[in-house]
Amino acid sequence: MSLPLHERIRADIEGQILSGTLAPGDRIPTEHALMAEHGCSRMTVNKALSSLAAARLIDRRKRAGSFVAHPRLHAMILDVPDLPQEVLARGQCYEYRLLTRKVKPSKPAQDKLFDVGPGRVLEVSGIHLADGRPLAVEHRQVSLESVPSIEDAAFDRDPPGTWLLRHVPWTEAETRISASAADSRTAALLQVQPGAPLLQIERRTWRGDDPITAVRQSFLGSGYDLFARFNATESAKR
Amino acid sequence: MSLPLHERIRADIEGQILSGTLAPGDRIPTEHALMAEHGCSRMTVNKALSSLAAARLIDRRKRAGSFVAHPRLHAMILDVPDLPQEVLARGQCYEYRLLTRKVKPSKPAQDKLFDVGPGRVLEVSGIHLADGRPLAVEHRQVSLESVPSIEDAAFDRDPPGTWLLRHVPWTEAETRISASAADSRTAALLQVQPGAPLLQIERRTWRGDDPITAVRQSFLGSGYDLFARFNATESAKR
DNA sequence: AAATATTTGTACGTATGTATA
DNA sequence: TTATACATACGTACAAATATT
Repeated sequence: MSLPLHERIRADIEGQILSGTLAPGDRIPTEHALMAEHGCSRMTVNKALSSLAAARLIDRRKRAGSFVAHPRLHAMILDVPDLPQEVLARGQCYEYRLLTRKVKPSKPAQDKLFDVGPGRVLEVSGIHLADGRPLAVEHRQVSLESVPSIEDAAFDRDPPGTWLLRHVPWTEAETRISASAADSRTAALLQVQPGAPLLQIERRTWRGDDPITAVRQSFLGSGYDLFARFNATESAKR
Repeated sequence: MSLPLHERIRADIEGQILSGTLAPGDRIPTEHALMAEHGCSRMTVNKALSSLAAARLIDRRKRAGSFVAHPRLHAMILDVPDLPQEVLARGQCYEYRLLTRKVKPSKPAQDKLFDVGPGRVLEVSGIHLADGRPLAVEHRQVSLESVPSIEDAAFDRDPPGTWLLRHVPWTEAETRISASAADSRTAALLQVQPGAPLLQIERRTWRGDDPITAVRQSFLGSGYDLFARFNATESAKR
């Protein structure tokens, strides 16, 4: 195989950090020492160390040297699911049922937590079904100022989330995850008893400063899990 | 201010991508073109483009050139909270109450979903309280093979999560988030009615191949939200 | 308090290797 | 096959920050 030299150097040090041979706070050899050790130029060592610094495995301070970073506040990658894909991946049959779809005119003030700006807004509600059984209800608003082309989409078959995923890249997003008891209307839509536990996901996304969409999805507690897997060393490589 | 040149070049291109001036699939000027445009060396241009590639904003292909990446499957950074910090940040008073603490001897087979390996295991259960009111119950197992030093910690005041956060870096983690109804035991501990909605977080972490800990936290649905904020351009800088 | 030495940061120019349209 | 464009690596130089003297 034979990795590039700077990656081998990186892997070498990374291994020592992850195995505990180098503990948090320990000093990494200087670039000069490493270039002697590996018989290479400083640029090459620098690339390896820069990469480790970018991955936040080490801290670098001028004059002082490079040190194994103290374990950072834990963070994980949470995939923002495309529901049709998720359901199909589980071997189930996916279906979307549109409930309501309307264009709301500009309004000065709106619900604080569910606001996609002052302009015209497309409001879509629907149900996601897996194997014919309700999985989640979704209420979504999309800014027609930011995404005018979405007004042509019907959403009688595909959910708006899938359309947005394919057409509009976002740069910023906020997600709130909580558990709540089903109110009577939601319970009826999901065909469960009122009070049944729901996993609720609220998300707002922006492109730069322009709001794109705000969505609230209420999942059947018994039918859906969010799952995240994170590998600290794969996250910020290269 | 005056950023380093390679960061200015990066910011320049990044701005064009995020604003839509450069759309997914569009070609970025070659390194040679950019080095002429900015009047700098290829190394400098290369550093800027490599950084964009690491952030997955562009794809680089030999001979073909560099292209604006198609929006990847959306992912968000989910902070794994340190509960004491979170609660204090909300201006509430945090308290931890130990329920049980025992060392379990090696057992050949264990619960599949809640398993930290074959060796000796520390098992700790406790309640997190905010302003004196129950917020979550936690059941945790820690591998004493991987983290022998934790046997000396009492956990009568600080939760094991905080201890682990400070002492043991992890490299891999899995998190599962779901909503469920409180069983009678948990309901009693949290002082709610059985059947109340709970936000349940299950997490297992490893250091390399060694399991470190497995934890199940059940949060009062009404008292806790998980919150994630993600900025596509801040995520993989440098 | 100031000077010095050390270490990282940035950037230059050059050279060669490698994948591929 | 060939030319292109990125990938890796060399060596050098100077700047910036900061521990130590």
